[in-house]
Amino acid sequence: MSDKPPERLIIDRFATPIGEALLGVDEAGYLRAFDWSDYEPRQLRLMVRYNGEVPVESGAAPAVLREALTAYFDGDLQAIERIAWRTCGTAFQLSCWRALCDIPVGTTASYGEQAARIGKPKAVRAVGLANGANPIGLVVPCHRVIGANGTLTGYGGGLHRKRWLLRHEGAAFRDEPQSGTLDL
Amino acid sequence: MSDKPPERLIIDRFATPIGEALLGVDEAGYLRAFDWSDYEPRQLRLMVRYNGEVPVESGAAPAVLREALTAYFDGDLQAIERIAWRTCGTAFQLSCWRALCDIPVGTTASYGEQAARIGKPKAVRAVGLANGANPIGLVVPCHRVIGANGTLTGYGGGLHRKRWLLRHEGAAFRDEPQSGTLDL
DNA sequence: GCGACCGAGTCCGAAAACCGCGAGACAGGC
DNA sequence: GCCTGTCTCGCGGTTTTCGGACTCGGTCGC
Repeated sequence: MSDKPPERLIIDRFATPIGEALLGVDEAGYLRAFDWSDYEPRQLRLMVRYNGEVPVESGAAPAVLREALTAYFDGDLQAIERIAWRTCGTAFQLSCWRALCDIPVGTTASYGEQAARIGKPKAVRAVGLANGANPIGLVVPCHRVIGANGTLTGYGGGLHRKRWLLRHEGAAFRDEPQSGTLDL
Repeated sequence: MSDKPPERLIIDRFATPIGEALLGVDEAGYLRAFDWSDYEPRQLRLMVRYNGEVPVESGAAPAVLREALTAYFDGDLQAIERIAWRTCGTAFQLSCWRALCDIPVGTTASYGEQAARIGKPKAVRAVGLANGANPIGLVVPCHRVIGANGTLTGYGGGLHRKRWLLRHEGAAFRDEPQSGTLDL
């Protein structure tokens, strides 16, 4: 855990083309949590894990944050890179998450590439685990990591969102005929 | 042993959603014993231990006492706090039992917290022992003490009753999948 | 009284289980 | 052959589970 947990958290909600998102913002205006609201229980768990038992209240996120998100969904893909985020995590997790932010918009990386990038070429599954534990979805773009064979593999927010985001960013990937079953 | 034992005891029976209870009341109307009647032999032992070899006769408990119990089981959770009780015990036991009454309805405490509260932070197991010797179950709420990890650990009246009571009071605890075996 | 023994516990370290993977081996279908 | 899908195993950080050790009053026997 580097970085101290915040004193309190403000929760805001934000509508996107792929469902409502929950934003967690600290008193300094840093984004501390981002998740899709159909996974609210999980996000609450993660928030507790990474921010401690801080008081949580609902309120409005900073305008600059909401504007950046709006811009991103409107097609200004770089916009989310301007969002200031901060979180706690193990050294390994933080290195994974930082590496995620180095994947340029419109491109993808494999779990193996990401592992190599943080200097642990064989820690592939561990990378997948850390990505799944990413508390700041979208802004820390774990959706840009796909399998070595180009398939989507997994995404905590549901594969349909991963697919949508990558298409929105214009990235190439192998689009399996999505089976009729729901992906959760 | 503080508090003098009574001259004689009246035994009454009281039906609850989780089985019949035995009430022991002294000549002044104080509740001296509360236990579940499937543990009648134990309660008789405890009554002798804490009240001496007093004459015991069956009879009716004061209406106000029965009403308070009825109210509690009907959802007026504070009702049992109005019940006047009294018992003998070692100084350590009495301090334990008094501490129990400080745990608010709807919440729990761990054995360690209870031990700290009576000024002997390391006497955890002794606290468990004293709680188990509590002659006035329910009213002296030993069911509100659970393990440090949130599990129920033990209860003289059977874990299923502890579980029921805590749920009835709306308290949070870790509900293990209760094994198929009976808990005694 | 004194001492051995016993818990309705708790902490801590070790071990195992868990995974949002990837590479290699194999079996089919063309 | 070549390309695919399936299976098996090794990988490493994290989380959970498990068991042992430690504790400290009360109880019981002397």
